[in-house]
Amino acid sequence: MGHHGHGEKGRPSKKIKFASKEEYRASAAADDQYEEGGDDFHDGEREGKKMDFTKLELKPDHANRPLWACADGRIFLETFSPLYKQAYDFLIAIAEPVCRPESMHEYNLTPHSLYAAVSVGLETETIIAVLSKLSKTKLPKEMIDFIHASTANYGKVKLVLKKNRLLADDIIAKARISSEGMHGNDGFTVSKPVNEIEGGHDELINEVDVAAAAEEKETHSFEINPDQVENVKQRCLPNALNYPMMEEYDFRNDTVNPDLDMELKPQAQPRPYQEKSLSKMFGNGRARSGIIVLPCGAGKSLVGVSAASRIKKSCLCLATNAVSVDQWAFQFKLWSTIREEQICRFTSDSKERFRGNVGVVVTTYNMVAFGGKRSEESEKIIEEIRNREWGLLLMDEVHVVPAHMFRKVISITKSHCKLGLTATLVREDERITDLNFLIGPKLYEANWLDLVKGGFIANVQCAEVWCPMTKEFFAEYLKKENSKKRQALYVMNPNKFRACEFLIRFHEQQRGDKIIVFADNLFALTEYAMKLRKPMIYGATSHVERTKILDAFKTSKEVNTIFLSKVGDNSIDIPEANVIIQISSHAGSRRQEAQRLGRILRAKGRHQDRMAGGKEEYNAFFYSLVSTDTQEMYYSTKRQQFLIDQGYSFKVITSLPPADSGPELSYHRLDDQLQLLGKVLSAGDDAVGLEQLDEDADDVALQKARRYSGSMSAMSGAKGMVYMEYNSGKKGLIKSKPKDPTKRHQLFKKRFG
DNA sequence: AACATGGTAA
DNA sequence: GTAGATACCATGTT
Repeated sequence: MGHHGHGEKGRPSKKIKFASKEEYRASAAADDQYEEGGDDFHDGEREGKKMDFTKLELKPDHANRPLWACADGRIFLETFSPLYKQAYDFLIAIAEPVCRPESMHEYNLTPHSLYAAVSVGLETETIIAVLSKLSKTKLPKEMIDFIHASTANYGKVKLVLKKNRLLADDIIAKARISSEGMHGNDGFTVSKPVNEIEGGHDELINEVDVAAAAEEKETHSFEINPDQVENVKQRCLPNALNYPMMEEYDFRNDTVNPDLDMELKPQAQPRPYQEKSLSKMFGNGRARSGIIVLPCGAGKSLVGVSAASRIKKSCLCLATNAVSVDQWAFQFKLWSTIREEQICRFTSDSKERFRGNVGVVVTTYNMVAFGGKRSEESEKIIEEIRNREWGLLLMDEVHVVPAHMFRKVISITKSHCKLGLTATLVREDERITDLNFLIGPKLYEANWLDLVKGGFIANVQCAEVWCPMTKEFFAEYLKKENSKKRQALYVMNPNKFRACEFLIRFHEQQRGDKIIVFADNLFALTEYAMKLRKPMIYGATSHVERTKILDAFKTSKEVNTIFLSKVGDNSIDIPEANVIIQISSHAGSRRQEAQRLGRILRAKGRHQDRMAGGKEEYNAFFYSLVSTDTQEMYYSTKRQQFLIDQGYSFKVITSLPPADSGPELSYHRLDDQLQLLGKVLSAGDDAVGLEQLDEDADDVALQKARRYSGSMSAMSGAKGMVYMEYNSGKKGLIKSKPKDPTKRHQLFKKRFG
């Protein structure tokens, strides 16, 4: 078990990795030989050594139980257990999925995840009882305490919108305050009687107030300044006051706001997982605020329309761009019986007036948050949006909301219930957790592989194609300091081009597939597309041209491949392609990778017989072309992390194009390759222009260059490590981010130091 | 065409 | 080591 817990350079390693089921079982069996937990259970970690799992006390029938529960809040689930399905449904409700490969899932119990659990109606004792039943070992005391501490205060503070005024309402049922930790930080010193905090004051609710209210066992209502709601909610969250606010909308008893006459059409039949996510939202007859995570192509819009149809009040639907606005308006008309005049779009192009006293408005985050001067007509509509009391605020691509400008929409608009939808709840910054107080807890997250098994999304073969640099290109690559030129070189690597050309031919001719080629780099995009005589779309492509190309791609038998820049990531409605080839991408963006994969998940119906004969067949393909021994290797691994966390595995292909392919592919002759090299080099110069000048003499430039090469060598060290890890056959068991102990929640920190 | 904004970092 | 500045390509507004 070479990789079982040896941290590099004595760094504490808390990973558990098992290469196979057998190895994992062997380890479990080994654990069995030890007796008695003992007090020194966590000493290992405190002293910077690996976590010691050998002293967990196993229950006699542990083999029948699917869970491992660790004292630090992590939970491992064996997916081959007969109890997997029940255990999975339960875990997804109470814990955060970290990594879900084929045979073992890792989850993390966090204050937020437990908050989400109680907010969908699970009770503390139920959580502990079920966990305990499913666990192979006696539940660690730390975990039980943690669950108690995290769930105790839920529902004591309620946020309600009444007659356009926001009221915070603390309802104290049984006030059992764990005063420990409450007064731990002294961020607020002023103690104001609760009833004095009213609209207009911009003081935050503070911990003393809440605690006082709780101890008096009374119900207090006080108005909150709308500007401060965000802060108040944040203060109430588990990592601060630990009085998570409950936001539920009792829409059936809302007599103030008019009803909207809208039903789901009979042909709108939600699939089981869509039904399930809706049941999390409407579990107790009211509408809870929160987030639902479904992969692209799994039918997020039906979930959104269904939610609006149940609430039957005015609904404000926000999307990221105009294309998306059109799609949402279309989806509303497609799935529901809403009347034409009750739904309107509000974008720069179409300013449909809001008519009547109830309806659905679809617009963009930008329109609502826009701070500049508006046209007269816009001004009128936005006033209407600001002043109305919305039953539902439906937020598409909700992962964008934490951004500085976009989060304003939450306080600008007044809504009883907020539903966020996204496929990829990740950002490269840390602000994704802000959604917990901006909107609410994650109500449901689907497991991609389960949806694949159910036939709801395509079964994708993911592959990373390793293209060795040609001798000449690599020589130039090593010479260059400038990262832009280096990029130009490895993107334009002739071997990569040939691999791309080969794949396009193979899929067009052998399988009759529809192919999208993504290239972030505009230079590469144009070169590839021109050389291969394929249509391309990028930012500057006119609207008319775009529709023309997409139409041809959709209908014509002649046009089976299109080249797209980053525009394809968001604002293009892409037809039914089922193959993606990436030649260059945006650094380590996990979301871009996932989003691009999402473009082909919808592709079904072509190979419906794929399960025939018991052997599953791929009906979609996702290739990343990577020039070996360049920085691309590092970034591609990082990019893939999200998909790997979802359980996808990437196959490595090293021999493309096949050795026997010759002149039928481009750049067969060295002459052609050198000509391309010349083009790349001069184009690179054009692109960097001025920078090339100071590269020679200037002291500053030299310093810059030195610092740069220093960081590059650090990079190559990192690259080596990633490469090893990737290649050592533990696909899918790479843990995304080893949890930094300093970032652990205070409730755990207290116990682990 | 000019300006503001997002997300990511090569 | 990291926060801030900056660049890039995208979108949206007027």
